[in-house]
Amino acid sequence: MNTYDTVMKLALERGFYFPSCEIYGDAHAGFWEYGPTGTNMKNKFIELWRRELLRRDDMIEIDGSQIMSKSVFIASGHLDNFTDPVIKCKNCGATFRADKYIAEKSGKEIPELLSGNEIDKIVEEYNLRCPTCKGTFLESSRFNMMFKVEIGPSKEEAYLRPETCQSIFVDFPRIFKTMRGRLPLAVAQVGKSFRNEIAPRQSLLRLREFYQAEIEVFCNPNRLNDLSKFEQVKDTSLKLFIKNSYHTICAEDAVREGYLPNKLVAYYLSLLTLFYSKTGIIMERTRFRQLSDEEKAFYASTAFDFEVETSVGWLELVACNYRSDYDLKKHSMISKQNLNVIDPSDNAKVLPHLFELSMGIDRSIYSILEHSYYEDIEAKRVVLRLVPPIAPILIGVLPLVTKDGLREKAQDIYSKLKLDYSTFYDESGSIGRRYRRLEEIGAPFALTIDNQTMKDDTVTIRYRDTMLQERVKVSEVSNFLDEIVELK
RNA sequence: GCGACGGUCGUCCAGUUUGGUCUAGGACAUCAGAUUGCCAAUCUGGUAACCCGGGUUCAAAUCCCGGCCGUCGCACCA
Repeated sequence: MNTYDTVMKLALERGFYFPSCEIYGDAHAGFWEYGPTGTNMKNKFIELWRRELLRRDDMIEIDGSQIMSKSVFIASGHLDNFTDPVIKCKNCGATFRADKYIAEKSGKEIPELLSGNEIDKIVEEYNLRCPTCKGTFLESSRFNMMFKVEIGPSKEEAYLRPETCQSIFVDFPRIFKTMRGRLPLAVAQVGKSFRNEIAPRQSLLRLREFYQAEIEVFCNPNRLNDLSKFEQVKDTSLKLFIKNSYHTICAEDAVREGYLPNKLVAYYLSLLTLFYSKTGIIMERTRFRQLSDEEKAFYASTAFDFEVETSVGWLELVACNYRSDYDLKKHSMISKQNLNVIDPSDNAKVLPHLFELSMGIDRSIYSILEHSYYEDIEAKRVVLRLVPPIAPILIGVLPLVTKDGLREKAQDIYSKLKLDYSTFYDESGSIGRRYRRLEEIGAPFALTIDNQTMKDDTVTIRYRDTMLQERVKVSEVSNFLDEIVELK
């Protein structure tokens, strides 16, 4: 069994994630639920993201609508660029990208945006047939990757957002004013996005409904190297993968050598590196890959993907795009609003440019699980070596036995700890079995109440990875956890 | 979306070829009790599944059709 299947199995068995609507036969692919364990872990991942990125960098966070009006996506370009013209064979049902297929067969240069009529005309003119069965094609249609929704009784057209960042863009003028913003200003959002993938696959890796954590940095394009806080991260080691070769280089040198375009980009790639190194991702198995012109999104001028190596190949976790003024310019044009702001440092009016860190949370969760998975052959155990801030359960509270008052003592300790920490109480089965269960969901610590506890009010704390134990006073447990976990 | 293969307790597997003692069996996990008391011990008992919908048949887990899901390949991946 490969690692992907192993992690999948563990996820199903231990409540990390599982298919949505699974008791019904008409459940669709590409929709997954986080179970209790996975939800805890996801929440903690997001909390760490807030701590290491938002709070560290004084970013501000918003929470926007998932349904947005049609105009937003006219402006964003998604209605045009997100729609593929398709032709379907009348006979065998095979479907093709119309523009690509026509270009290939007719040898004609096909303009990007052909109307359905024009496509049908060309199909007829060249007498194009299905390559597999020689059948004729039905009238062309358009497949849009956005989910359309109808608003109110008049069924006004609107869409589920295909990326969370659009609300950051359209909210920008109000946010900038009310929060007394100054460039560069980073605005973040975490939430669901929706894409009607043709073939969703591999559980959390390619979903139709998924979590993004996006950061949009509004900046003055003339001052991308004027960033005093860059000093704090200039020594961060970045692993860049550019045109098929690796460059492991500190942030400062990466800018000096021209691998990265400016300090602002280098700064945020550094923050991202520092964040992921605290999630338990094995950083040696990550890289920033520069995208070629063909791969870049339609809005990006410079693009790096933060990728992580897993058993299913290199996975894109974060898209780091320099979107220039593409978004604000289009939104300004379509909405007829003035989105310029004044940069007090040179008193000039500027339409901010954008640099974004668009993070896939679900893929990150999967990658962390896979990088944390460990089979201890010698001790015959499966361990998720999750770092404490990410672990769904931080500590298990286990009475060694349930008699002689140990159960009551354990429950007393549990009832106090559970208010401040993700705590799990378990008295069923042998102590060894309970340790194993906790290890499988990545709990870093187990606290055991034994007979000595009744005499001197100490408990043992067992370390998941080493299986070593240490005696701690009950009154010191909170301090112990705070210190080791660095939550506070 | 196309093609190939597949879908049985939480998990893994037996049963499907050749329809009928299958009222669906086992292992692990889980729950309850007993016992032990620091690393998946033992014993007893329990819960728990034929993906969904049609059809053929006296009889369907088994055969047929459709759907859904999964894996792989192609295409797609803003």
